Amino acid sequence: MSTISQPMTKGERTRARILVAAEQVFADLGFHDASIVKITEAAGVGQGTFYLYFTSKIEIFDEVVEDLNRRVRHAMIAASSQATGRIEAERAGFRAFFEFTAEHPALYRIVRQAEFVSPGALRLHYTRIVEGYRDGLAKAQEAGEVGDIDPEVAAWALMGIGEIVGMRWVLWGPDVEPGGPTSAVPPEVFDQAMTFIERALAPGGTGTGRNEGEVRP
Amino acid sequence: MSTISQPMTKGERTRARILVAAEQVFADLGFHDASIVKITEAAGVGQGTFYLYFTSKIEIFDEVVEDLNRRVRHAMIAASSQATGRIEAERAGFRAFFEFTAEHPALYRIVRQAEFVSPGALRLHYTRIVEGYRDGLAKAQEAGEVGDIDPEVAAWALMGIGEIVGMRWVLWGPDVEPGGPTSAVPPEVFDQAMTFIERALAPGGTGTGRNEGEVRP
Amino acid sequence: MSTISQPMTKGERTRARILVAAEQVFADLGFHDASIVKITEAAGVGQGTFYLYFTSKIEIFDEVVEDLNRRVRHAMIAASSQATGRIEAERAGFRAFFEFTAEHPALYRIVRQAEFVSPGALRLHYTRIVEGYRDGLAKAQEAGEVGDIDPEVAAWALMGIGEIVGMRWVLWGPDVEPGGPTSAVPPEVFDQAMTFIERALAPGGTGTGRNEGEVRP
Amino acid sequence: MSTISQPMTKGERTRARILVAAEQVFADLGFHDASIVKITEAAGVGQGTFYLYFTSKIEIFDEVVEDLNRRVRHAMIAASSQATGRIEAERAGFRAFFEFTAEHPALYRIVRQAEFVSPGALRLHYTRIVEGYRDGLAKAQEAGEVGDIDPEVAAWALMGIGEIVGMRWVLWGPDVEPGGPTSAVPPEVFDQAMTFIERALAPGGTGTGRNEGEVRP
DNA sequence: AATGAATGAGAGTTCATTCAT
DNA sequence: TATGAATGAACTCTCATTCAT
Repeated sequence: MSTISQPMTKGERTRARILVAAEQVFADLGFHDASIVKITEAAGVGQGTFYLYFTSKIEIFDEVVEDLNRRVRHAMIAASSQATGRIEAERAGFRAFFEFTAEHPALYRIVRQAEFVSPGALRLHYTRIVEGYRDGLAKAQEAGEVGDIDPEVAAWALMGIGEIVGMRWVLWGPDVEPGGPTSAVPPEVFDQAMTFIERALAPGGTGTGRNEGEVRP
Repeated sequence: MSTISQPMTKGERTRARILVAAEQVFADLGFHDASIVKITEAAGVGQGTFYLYFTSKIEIFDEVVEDLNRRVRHAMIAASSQATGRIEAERAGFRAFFEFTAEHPALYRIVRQAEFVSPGALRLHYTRIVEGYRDGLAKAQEAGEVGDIDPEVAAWALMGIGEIVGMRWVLWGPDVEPGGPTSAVPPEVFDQAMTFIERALAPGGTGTGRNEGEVRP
Repeated sequence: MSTISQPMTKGERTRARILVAAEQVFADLGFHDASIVKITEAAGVGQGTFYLYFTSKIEIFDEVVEDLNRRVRHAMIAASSQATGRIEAERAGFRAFFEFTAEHPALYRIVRQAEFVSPGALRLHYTRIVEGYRDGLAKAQEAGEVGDIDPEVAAWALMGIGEIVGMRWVLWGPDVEPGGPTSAVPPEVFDQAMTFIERALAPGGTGTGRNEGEVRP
Repeated sequence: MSTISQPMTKGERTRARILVAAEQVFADLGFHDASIVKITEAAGVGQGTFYLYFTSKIEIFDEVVEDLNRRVRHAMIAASSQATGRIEAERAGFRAFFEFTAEHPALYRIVRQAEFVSPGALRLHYTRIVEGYRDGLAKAQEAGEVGDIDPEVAAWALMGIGEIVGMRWVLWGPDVEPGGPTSAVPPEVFDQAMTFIERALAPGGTGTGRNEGEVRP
């Protein structure tokens, strides 16, 4: 699990600086208003230097998306693996997701742009996270901890909940004021969202769930 | 309930043609790659004509978003109101949502762009739909048909599920191939998603769900 | 001298309204920022109506210039002809010039634009006024009231003085503040300008004037 | 007095080329008909290059006006300072003014546009030249070489004479034919104009001039 | 490895003019 | 006589990308 980090060469450091600057500029301005000039200025390098390390604006965008994706999954896995019990792991992973996005609002803002900029990057991003959910759910299901539901669909549902709640509470803040400051998901919202999810996944239901709720004397 | 539609004047017809063309072009190309030239060509009018009816590219974008929002909510309400029983109404509304987006993939593609293009339009879109969910859930809760959960959070969860499932199955099609043709949500996916939702909302659980899951004697 | 004015037809009234509106809009906005739409709106007529009476934007500009020129010359002649004595007539004419431009700052603003818009109109404007000066000076010279100087050159000098003093004090106001309100030429400035002119024109000098001033023991 | 001129960098040369081209194009076509495309074509550079050195069309216009103003004042001061005697200096300065405008008809054509394009530049241009006249007149007055007249008003009168005579004879040529070739002010016209001015400024008259003129016993 | 001057296609927008009504 | 919807050429300005240094 541990990676031995070699000392970076000068070139690698320059490249890394550009990548970090790009994430920031993309997050602040969006893909289209982020210009190469702004990115290179933020990175403190010359314009031409950009093309020494990246072949195009789209390429660096893809790389930023990939980098964010890697980091959010890492955070989720790390949080999950420290928890005891599957449900706890699930909660921890979800919380890590929100925390990550609260610290890196770029995630939402960048990802949502990707639809037209780089559909492939967008799909890869979602698919990778969903695969994590799906595999976890499938395992939990085998252990009887999750009810009878298609793990794929359930995993996408989780993804959707995570994304929209993040957008609503992290990006928009407590009030739906445009340009409001980003903040964390309030604890009571997090709890309610988890309740929603846990009820949906709770074992015991084998039918549609529609009638079940009512038949529980 | 029926509205008498006056015959359109020539100007109104031109305006409508531009609006329809814009929806199509925005959906195909995204906001930034959609140019006024492309929109007016698609509408079969001159460039200058555009500015007779809209003051800017962003204005027509807002109007397209608003128009789609009005139509999707109309479709959902219409479907809901024909159903018997609250749960049926809920299912019907959700199905209408997917059907609408299958026929108007523009909805997703356009709305997701709005984050940077017109944040106000984006929020209005989500908020309006969520308000519909929330009010319906609150009413159902009073009637004892929905469990003890914050209707606001639950409504956003529904919105997230609807959006991501729509994106995944309507826009991407059965396979996650970029550029694949849009299609409807497969029935089994729809059923699974509804099961997920209905379990989450089912009455009977008054706790967090967390403890319930653990109470497996 | 008196013209019997026929009652205007409806068309003539419309035309006149457009002309008045054009003078105002040209004066406020300049030739290029004055659009046909703005002129017709100010006149309270439709866009197309404009082309019923004028063939182009330049044509109406020429007509506005010609109209102003006619009116300023009329005012100058009227003032001159009421004065007793040539010098008094000259002063009265000059004063009328400043008064007209104080009331119609459009004169300056429009005329100075004409250089590129309609050189012919510009030359006609200056030439007509200068001819008036020149003929008056020539007559006064014959009467021994004006010194030995070429009336043509002197007339142009008068024109230049009138224009620049008008620009400086009428358009810019007492202080050289951009956008200051137009005002009349202050009496002391008018007196000084007239003194300048009257000394220049005073009879008695037959040489260059250069030495004369000094040789007057 | 001599300035060591550093060799220009490549960028400075490009900028200078654009500035020269702009002066020419503005002079030929006027501000509004001068497009960035025409300017950059005349300069032999790409369109985008323009915006590397100037932020807008109006900015380069201001710079052209300022540049011309600096050069004409320089020419006038240089000519004046080589003359012996105040009156000679005055004549030399005026002659330099006409010579400059004969060689750079752009001066008139550009300056007269500025009223609507850049009022600030226009005022600066006139004010700077007038200040030179005024200070010279005030000094000459103290030395008893100029009569009792407000130097400010007299300076503006000189400015007006210089401008209109320049326009009439330099821009329009000997005949008042539109589009005629520019030429120098004919010597006899120059002499007459100087006579006019020198009489106006000659010492000896302390009254208004009005009474003097009348005192012809 | 690094630079930044240079490019030109393409963007959104304006407006004098026409013409069917 | 009067209208105003429609046009499209032309405008100013931006920016991803190249390349000589």
